[in-house]
Amino acid sequence: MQATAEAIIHALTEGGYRITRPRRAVIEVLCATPELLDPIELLDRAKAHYPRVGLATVYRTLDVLEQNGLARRISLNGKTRVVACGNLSLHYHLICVRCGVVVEMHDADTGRALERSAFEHGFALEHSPVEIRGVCAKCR
Amino acid sequence: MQATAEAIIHALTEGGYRITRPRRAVIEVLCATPELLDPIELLDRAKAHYPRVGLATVYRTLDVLEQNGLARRISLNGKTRVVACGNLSLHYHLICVRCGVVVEMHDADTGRALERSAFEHGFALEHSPVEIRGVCAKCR
DNA sequence: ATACGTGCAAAATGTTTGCATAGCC
DNA sequence: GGCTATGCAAACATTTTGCACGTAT
Repeated sequence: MQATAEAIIHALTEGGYRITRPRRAVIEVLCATPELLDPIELLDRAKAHYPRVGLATVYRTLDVLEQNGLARRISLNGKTRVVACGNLSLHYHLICVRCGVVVEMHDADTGRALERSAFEHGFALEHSPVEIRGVCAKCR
Repeated sequence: MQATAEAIIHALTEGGYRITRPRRAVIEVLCATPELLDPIELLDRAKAHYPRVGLATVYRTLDVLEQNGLARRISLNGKTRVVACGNLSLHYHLICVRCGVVVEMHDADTGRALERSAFEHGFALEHSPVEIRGVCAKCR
């Protein structure tokens, strides 16, 4: 289940945020992109939707999204990248360390098992995707 | 199984790297610290072992460690932090999003299950810890 | 109408690099 | 001795902020 722009926009509206053109542009790009983007790439693509966006707004939008569990900042090979999170329930992000593709994976069984193991170590999981690094089929 | 300084130093020696005092200082701090450190904190603590270390060396040492799977850079709340990885086999890092504590967890069963699920999505896992975010016992 | 969001440019951070020197092996 | 690694400071990159203006609700 990939993130959809409508779902994210709906969640923001619920949260009392305004849906502005620049925000919409950023969200649409995030949802249309299966791989990790860095903030500058994100800006470039967002400009195709709304040319006046500035980098500061990209950062500010990412803050809002991240605080609401709607996106995630990931550091890959030392650089900051971003993905949208489609789902607030426990799920996994398979991240290709070569090309940056991110695949959302759901696996309820291991999810429960992991949750239990983590709990035995005193941890209550966040509703934040579990990051798994690997190499995707295409990159091998 | 936590990372030990000797193990890391041994691995570096094998890899043809020189064991210098600044590197040793950085490694000892990393292994002595159960929570995520940012590079500046790491530098400060390393200075207690070897006062002449500079920040650039901390970064360079982290690069070497990370390239060899001996440490891991993690972005927590937007800031870069670092942990040592004690083990090259598949394992988990339980990361407390409040205090930054990292607990290494091993769970061979879910490990295998995850590996299989990932493989079904075309992914071959890296020997890189799986990141799981949550809140530790103390912070609740 | 009235906040909230924005763009711009400047400031604050964070990271990398060049180069002469130090110190492992 | 030779070559890797270091420290320092400068270059570079990234992220945040202040402020006057625009615009969603």
